[in-house]
Amino acid sequence: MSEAIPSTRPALRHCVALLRLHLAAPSLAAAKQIHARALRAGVPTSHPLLAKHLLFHLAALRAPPLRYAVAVLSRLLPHGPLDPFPLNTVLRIAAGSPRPRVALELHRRRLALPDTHTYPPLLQACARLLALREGECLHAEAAKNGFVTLVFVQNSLVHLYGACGLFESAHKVFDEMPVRGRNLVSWNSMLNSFAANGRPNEVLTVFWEMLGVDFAPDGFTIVSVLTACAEFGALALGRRVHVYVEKVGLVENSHVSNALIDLYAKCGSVNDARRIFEEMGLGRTVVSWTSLIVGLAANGFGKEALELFSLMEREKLVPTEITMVGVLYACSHCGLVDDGFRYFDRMKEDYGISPRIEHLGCMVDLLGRAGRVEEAYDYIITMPLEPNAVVWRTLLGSCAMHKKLELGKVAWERLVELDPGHSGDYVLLSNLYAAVGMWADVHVLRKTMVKDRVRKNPWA
DNA sequence: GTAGGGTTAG
Repeated sequence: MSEAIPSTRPALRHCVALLRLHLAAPSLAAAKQIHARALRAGVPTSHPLLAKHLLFHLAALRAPPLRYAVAVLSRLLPHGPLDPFPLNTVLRIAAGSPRPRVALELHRRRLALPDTHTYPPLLQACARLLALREGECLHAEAAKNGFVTLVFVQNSLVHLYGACGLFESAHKVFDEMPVRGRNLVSWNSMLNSFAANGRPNEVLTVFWEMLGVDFAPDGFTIVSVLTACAEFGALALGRRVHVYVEKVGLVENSHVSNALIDLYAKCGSVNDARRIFEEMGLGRTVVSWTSLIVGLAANGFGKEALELFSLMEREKLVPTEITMVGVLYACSHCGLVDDGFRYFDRMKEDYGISPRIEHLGCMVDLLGRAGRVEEAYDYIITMPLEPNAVVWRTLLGSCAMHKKLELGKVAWERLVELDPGHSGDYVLLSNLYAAVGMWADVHVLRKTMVKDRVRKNPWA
């Protein structure tokens, strides 16, 4: 009597085999086609084996379709308790998607019991959202469920805390891992947490520790170490790392090359930065161009930075908002006020980049540096974003440069409200007083600074 | 079946 209904089993097996076969070169079109074929053969999407392999295939795509994945998952829900595997796969897809919060929302519905693969994608979602509170709750929950001793969970935690700026919490997780339980990703996540939060000392300490327990660095390691060297201005150490990079063949790694461009540019070795850029050839990315543009502008080669930008446009590369910061920065350091405004307009018109506070800060610098300090002030009070301390500091700098006492006092008042006790601001204001010959005020200011510093830190 | 990277105004 089973003759009347053809068995769907061979079709299911065939489709699963096809999905697995295409994993070598996954494609959305192939997945949809195989899915449709299964449906035609009478295998429903809710079949757990089909759904599992379909989701796994979707997760392997470069940009997995989140809605499709959630739709497949929802077909499984009416059929009894959900297996953790398909849910974890969708969590992973959601975590890496433009909407990481979907992962947290799915988790909140408690559709399946968590297992060893549940927390890494959830923690990744928190890291991308900078959702520290939710990440801490998941940390506690993973601990309660007994998953916090897993290296994958621990590495995700180190990354999460580092991404949220809590490098000390990251280090606490790392420190409590058994030394033998750490792998290369653990070390790299720890190094990156320190590097990304401006702790070059700690990066180098952990790096030596890592070499001491015989872990060979890879590209990720090198990027963090080079970032630390750049921040330190540790050119000699950076060069040694560069030699290592060439020795072990990491020169092909664009992230490493970009970190080298940045290192050399920050250390003033513009020719080395240029050479790395040249050697990258077709491996150059927008970040490589941007790093060199910013590096050239910062070292007084504004004209060349702008030429490089033109070349970049001719190569049809799309600048990012950071590229445009570099371009505007180059204009202000060369006194090219009109060009700066033209680039500012083109940024919106040609590339759809709406100005961020950094761009507006460049415009203030552009006007102020050129001596048009009153215009710079008008720009600040009418610009579409709330001026921050850096903007007022920029204005104070141009006031000192061009002896504008009244506006300088205005900027100083804003700075006292927004960022009190910033020692560099005392220097700028006292430069201004000195420039206009108000030596008595220079001395008063010096005493105030010492008093403020003592109040801020009684041990200093 | 799981985790990690580079460029930003003073």
